[in-house]
Amino acid sequence: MPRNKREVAPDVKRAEILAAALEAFCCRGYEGTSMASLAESIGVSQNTISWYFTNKDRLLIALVEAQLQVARAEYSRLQASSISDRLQWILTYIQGLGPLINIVHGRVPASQEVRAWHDGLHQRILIFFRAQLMERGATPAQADVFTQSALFVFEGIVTHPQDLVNVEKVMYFLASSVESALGANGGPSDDPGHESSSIHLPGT
Amino acid sequence: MPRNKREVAPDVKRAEILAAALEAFCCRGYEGTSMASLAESIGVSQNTISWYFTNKDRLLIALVEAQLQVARAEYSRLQASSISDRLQWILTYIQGLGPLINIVHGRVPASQEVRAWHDGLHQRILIFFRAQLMERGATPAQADVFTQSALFVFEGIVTHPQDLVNVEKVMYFLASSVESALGANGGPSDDPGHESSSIHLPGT
DNA sequence: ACCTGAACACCGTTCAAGT
DNA sequence: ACCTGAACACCGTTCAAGT
Repeated sequence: MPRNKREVAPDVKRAEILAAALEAFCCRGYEGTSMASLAESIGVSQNTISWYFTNKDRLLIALVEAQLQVARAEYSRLQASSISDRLQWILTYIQGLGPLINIVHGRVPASQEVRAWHDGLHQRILIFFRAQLMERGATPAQADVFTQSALFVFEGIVTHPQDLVNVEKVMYFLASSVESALGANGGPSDDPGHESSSIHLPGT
Repeated sequence: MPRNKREVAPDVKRAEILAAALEAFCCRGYEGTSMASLAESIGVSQNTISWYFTNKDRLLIALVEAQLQVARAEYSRLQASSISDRLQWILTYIQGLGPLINIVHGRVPASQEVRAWHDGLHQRILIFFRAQLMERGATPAQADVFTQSALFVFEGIVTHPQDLVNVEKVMYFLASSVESALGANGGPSDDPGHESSSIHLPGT
């Protein structure tokens, strides 16, 4: 009886590995779960995981990517919501993904593969937010500062889950600052050179 | 000729190890520097480091603690400066320590020893900032939100050094928000029993 | 108390071989 | 293409022994 014959479809096994890795990484951490124990928990050889994901860091990236795909689908349904509602959704969502994001951050200094992926994602989120804010009437300068501030705060939320009591206040502070600033604009400016933003900054 | 006789005073050797570890951790990262290579670079046995610092994580903690001591001495000379000047100092200082702080964050998920130390430090900084802000006339509620916001932003700065172009803007946004809010207070409140703060902090 | 050299258990990755 | 079992080089920590 050939033991190394495939009994399930490759993508099913791939999903199995991802599910087991998600569970393990979140419960026991990245360094806390060895490839050997992970393989054993699924019932495959250690090298099978290597075959599907090449190495541990790529397994991590694939894992987070899969989670992000689910999140994107959900977020796209909030197109019509207010900025604070969207911030609220992102807040809850980020908290759910917090442990995973933390693991990614933990690998950024050690693995340039993870770092490259993380930086790319970060950049994409930044551009996306910026575009959303400008659609809603923010000046370019406002959009820069607000997206950056929001991202920094999100980082803080993720890395310091113990401070969750303060999160709502900080978020409210941020959201109301942004919304009042946007309200004061009177409408989207079509004079990009004008310094109507209350924040005076060097040009981008 | 006895090779394991101590030639230099213990605290000198301790400092030697710390200096070599600082250099190595910053250049090659935490996981990138093995205890073996670190020991070799100093010219001692691998176990000598273990004897002084017990394990790698405690070595890291001792390292950061030493750097913090230097920073504290410098900061204490800024008592009379404005809030934005102090934020500016902290900004520059944090950027210098950035790589080290990143390493600490990277170890937080894996090592509960590092996590406990980090959380303690974080709490102390929070309480310290809060007190400083209230001395300058912030209400308890304001102090809570502002210190938390500032800490989140600092986290963001440290974890995303690639966004340094935007840092000054975000800092200015933060500092001016805080200062204008403080200016609007008219004076410090002397009613500590009032429940304007929803955060109950244990004393130091 | 301070330090060495050797051993230990473990890790992620790779290799040769099977189907 | 998919998968195994064994080997590989490395890691941080520990142990017995020296001074």
